Amino acid sequence: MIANAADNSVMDDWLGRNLRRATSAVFNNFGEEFAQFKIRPALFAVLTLIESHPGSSGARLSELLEIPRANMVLLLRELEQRHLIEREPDPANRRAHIVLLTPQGAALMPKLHAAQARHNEHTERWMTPEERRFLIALLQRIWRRAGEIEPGL
Amino acid sequence: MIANAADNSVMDDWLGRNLRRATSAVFNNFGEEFAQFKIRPALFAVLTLIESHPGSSGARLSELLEIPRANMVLLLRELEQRHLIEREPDPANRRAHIVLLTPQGAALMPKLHAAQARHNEHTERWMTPEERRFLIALLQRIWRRAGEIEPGL
DNA sequence: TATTGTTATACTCTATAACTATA
DNA sequence: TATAGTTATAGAGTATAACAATA
Repeated sequence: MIANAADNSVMDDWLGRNLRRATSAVFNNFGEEFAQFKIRPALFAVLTLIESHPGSSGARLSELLEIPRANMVLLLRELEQRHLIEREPDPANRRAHIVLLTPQGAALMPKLHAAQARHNEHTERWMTPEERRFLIALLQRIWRRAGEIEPGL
Repeated sequence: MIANAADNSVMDDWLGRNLRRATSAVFNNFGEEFAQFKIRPALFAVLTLIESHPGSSGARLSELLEIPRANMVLLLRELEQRHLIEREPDPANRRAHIVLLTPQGAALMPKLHAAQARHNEHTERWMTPEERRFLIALLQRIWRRAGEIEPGL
């Protein structure tokens, strides 16, 4: 009865639970930092991708982000309605659109990158560069392994 | 144009994105391993909690799992309808219920723990014990820091 | 036949407000 | 006033099927 929420020591060793809670904590801080811009993680990823790959098609962007095309459509529509991106017909392929940042969108990017820097500072301040590299490397091994055939025993 | 999905090197350094993808990979494997039992991660956590804290109330379980009470209600209802748990009125507190595993639920637990062992083997086989400890410690620092007041600068 | 954009849909997780009965 | 269980609801993320226009 005196037990508190910290006595579930077994579950605190579960990798999946620790991953989920860490993800939630990081995304919550992202939300606080980006709330003033009404930009969610997925929107920031798409904007950053368009900034570094201007003129890509929606299908190409969905490949790069590794999300279904149908979901990219929703994100691009939202960004277009907010006048942060524009879609032009691609003269070389009349099925496709060319996606670009509007001047408004381009002007917003430096503010978003600054918010990201504050977000990183908040969530990573207590990590050494070595710890961060090690953490990222382990996380990448986890999700990259998942797409592979059964690893050799 | 020759670029593939692996050329988004900048985003591959984002902590939040790596956390989300690693979480997704681990939970996808969990889903494959537990599909035969139709048990999702949240259901497994609740069953494990009831096993280690038999007779707790729903409110107590939601505290231990750190999820809203309203969500615990849905999980307990599902488990009760599947005859894996039972809820009795608490004679000492007529607002509360006592939650227990049914014989069926208790009989299922060893199979679930075996599935968890296979799941862990699959997702952690390539990690050394030291790497795993370090990873868990870093993840816990991330979600524990999030609940704290602003750390001293 | 395959690709692009799109609509519709569905499922899960997470979170909050508000009600009731009990304390 | 506070707690336990509950209902209803809403938002976001994720995923698939299917269609029209185009290649």
